[in-house]
Amino acid sequence: MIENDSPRLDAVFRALADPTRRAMLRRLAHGEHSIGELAQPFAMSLAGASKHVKVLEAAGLVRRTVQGRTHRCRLDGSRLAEAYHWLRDYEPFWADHPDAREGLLRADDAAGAAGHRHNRDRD
Amino acid sequence: MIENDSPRLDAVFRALADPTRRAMLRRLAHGEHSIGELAQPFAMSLAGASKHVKVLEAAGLVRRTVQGRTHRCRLDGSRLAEAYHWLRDYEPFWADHPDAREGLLRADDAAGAAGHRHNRDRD
DNA sequence: CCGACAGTAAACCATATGGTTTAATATTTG
DNA sequence: CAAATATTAAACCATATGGTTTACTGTCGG
Repeated sequence: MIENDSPRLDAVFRALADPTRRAMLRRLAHGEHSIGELAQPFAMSLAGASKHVKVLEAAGLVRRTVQGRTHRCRLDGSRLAEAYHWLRDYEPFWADHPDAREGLLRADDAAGAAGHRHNRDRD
Repeated sequence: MIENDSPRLDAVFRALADPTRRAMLRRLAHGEHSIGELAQPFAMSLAGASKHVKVLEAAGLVRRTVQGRTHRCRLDGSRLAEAYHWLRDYEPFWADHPDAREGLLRADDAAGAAGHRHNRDRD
């Protein structure tokens, strides 16, 4: 159950709010990469890139294993899933179903109202 | 086609990275609200809440119509959809399909490789 | 017209963020 | 061992962020 007031969501969305970090994630979707490899495409010092990776890691989006002097980073999708699921509850607000808004996201007000479509757990 | 290097995505994710703003969005999912109504649940000055709404508005998540002295805010889902679609490309990284990672998000490297499942437009 | 009300603007403050440069720490290699 | 490599740490800087308080603007009700 994803709380709306969740430091985890804070960290994930904050981490995603930077184009450099999104590009790094995208790169990591192709496979593991070292810090230097991640830094290479950007006009940025290695230290700067290292800080970006640390933000991604702190948000739980990237995990790192140290192999000798290089750090291999890989994407961890679970936190992305939480963000995705949080957003999914708003789907009626962009989908073709203008009436589907009706009563959506009300699972918490009327907590007992089971059987609702879309009554997922997150918030 | 959602670019990875997109100021819009920056603004949306940044706007979502705050629990107060997420709670406001949630509230707006139940219907339109004035600034004062949005501010009320929080231990925060009206001016503070007003600034949060402005951030949401700047990100395109909220639209406002002035009615006399009150401002009625309503949720606009289209920008949320962009964030959602951006995240969706990473679905293989949290879904049960550990092998579905293979070749995913490669639509751009091999631009001509059509027929790929999951070869959506965003980036 | 006058006061209450809804909201913004502006100035201010503390802290966070994104970036740099210059060390410092490990590790690999000659 | 010494030099090169990969990365972090630390100090620093400019700007952004989240919040306040104190005006100020505009509208509604008498």
